[in-house]
Formats: sequence, C-alpha cells, structure tokens
Amino acid sequence: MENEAMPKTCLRTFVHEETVARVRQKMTESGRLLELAELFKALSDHTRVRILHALSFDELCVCDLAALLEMSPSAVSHQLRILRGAKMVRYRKAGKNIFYRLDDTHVANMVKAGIEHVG
Amino acid sequence: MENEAMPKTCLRTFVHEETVARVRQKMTESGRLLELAELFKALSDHTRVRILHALSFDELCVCDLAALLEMSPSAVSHQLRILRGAKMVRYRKAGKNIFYRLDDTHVANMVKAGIEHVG
DNA sequence: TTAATATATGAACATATATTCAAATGTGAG
DNA sequence: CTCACATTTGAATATATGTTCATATATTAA
Repeated sequence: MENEAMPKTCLRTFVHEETVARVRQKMTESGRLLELAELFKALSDHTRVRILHALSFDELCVCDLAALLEMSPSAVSHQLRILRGAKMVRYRKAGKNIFYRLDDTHVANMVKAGIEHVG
Repeated sequence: MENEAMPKTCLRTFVHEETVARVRQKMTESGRLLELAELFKALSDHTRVRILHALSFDELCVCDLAALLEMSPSAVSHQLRILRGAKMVRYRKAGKNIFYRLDDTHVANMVKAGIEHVG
C-alpha cells in the first residue's frame, strides 16, 4: 500500500483531533519512552527479578546465586550479562569468584516498591 | 554431597552457605516475585508504555490511540487487551467508540517515576 | 606443568511476543 | 433493513528471549 505515515484505518477525518493534538503535545518523546520500556524489560523476567531481589540483601557470587535459585550457573550468568548491560549490577573479582551486587539503590527500590504493590 | 535437585555444577560443598541461607530466609516467596516480573512485563513494551503514558493525560478511544501512535487500530487493540489483562486500564463504551483510561493512579505513577529516572 | 573450580560465551532449541492481515462482531445513521 | 465505521479476534509470520549444552577463559592449588 502506498500510504506512508498513517497505517490502514483511521483515515477518516473523525478522530478526536483536539484531544489527540493536546495529548501529543504533552507526551514525552517516543525515544525516551522506548528507553523506559527497555528498563522495564530488564525487570520483566522471573530469574532476573529473583537475582536483583537476592542482591538487595547481600552481595553474592554466581555460584551462590545458582544454588539459591536452583539453576545452572550458566543460566544465571546469561541473565547477569543482561543485568550488567542494563547497568543494574556491578561485580568484583575475588580469586575464582566474582561477586555481584546492585549498582545503585534505585533498582532495589523499584523491586521493593513492586513487591509491596503485588503483595 | 550429591543432590538431585541441584543442577549441573555447584555440587562442591563450597558455596557460601551461611550467606546463601541467610539471604534465602529474607527473600520473598518465588511466586510473589513471578507476579512482580509479570507486572514489569506488561510495562516492557514500547507500544504499551506509550499507550499508558498517553492515557495518563486523558481518556482516549482506540482510534485516537492509533492516530497518536501512528499504528493500526488492530495492533493497538491487541496491546490494549494485554493491558486489560494486567488490570492497568479500564474502558467505557460510547456509541461506536470505546474509551480507555488508566485503571488506577499507581500505574501512572510508575510510568512517571520511570520517565524521570530515564530522563 | 596439570588438575580442578568459577565464570563466561556461542550455538541450538523451544517458546514467547508484536505486528499484519483477514474476518467477525457491534453500533449507529440513513 | 443496509451500510459504514469502530473495535475485536484468530491465524500467520517474523523476531525476540531463556535455557541447555559444549566449550572457552581465568584463577588457584598441587
């Protein structure tokens, strides 16, 4: 189909134009909202939530997390990579172990607030 | 100690047992954390975040949202279904239109807080 | 050095997800 | 009634995602 911007339907003049225009003006830039979705995405997995929740109590090495969550160290490591990418965790090497901890308290607060909301 | 429940590695006695035990005691139940992940999952998509953000300013019908986000009404409707399932939006019928609004202010607050954090 | 442990990584697989398209339902106007 | 519009829904498709498995890297001990 050769129409560019507007997809498929809603081509009629009838949309509540003023309302839409007003809301559009108030809305935050789409790219910012995409970043926000990415932030939530990092928190949208059971394993990652459990990791962050656990780290809100103490720093733990990969194997500790694996034991705690009863998962393979490999699976935990893959999820830790995502959390590192989201800047939600830091790590520290100590011999053969690598200890992870939360990057800032804001993440802990989000998880904590979420738990209160759910529970 | 060979444990059937424990996967793959981490079979050595050396895990920081006391720390793990202590954290395990403090941790919220896994099922609760799964619910939390589900909550975040509903917020983890660009389209859904934009919908909720838009609805934080005014109630809008499906076609308004489609025009605003420059998406097909069908795509918007599919995402609205997920948001309804997550109890994040309500709706009201008015003639041929169905107007959506946020279900509670808590959702708006989460999005707003998130935007501030990202921005 | 070799061996053992801790962690990371890449490929493969299965599952989940978002959008499109076509079709169905619902609603009001003429 | 018929018609047009608003919305929903299901199937199909493409893409994303999480775990497993095998392997690679790193560190320490013997």
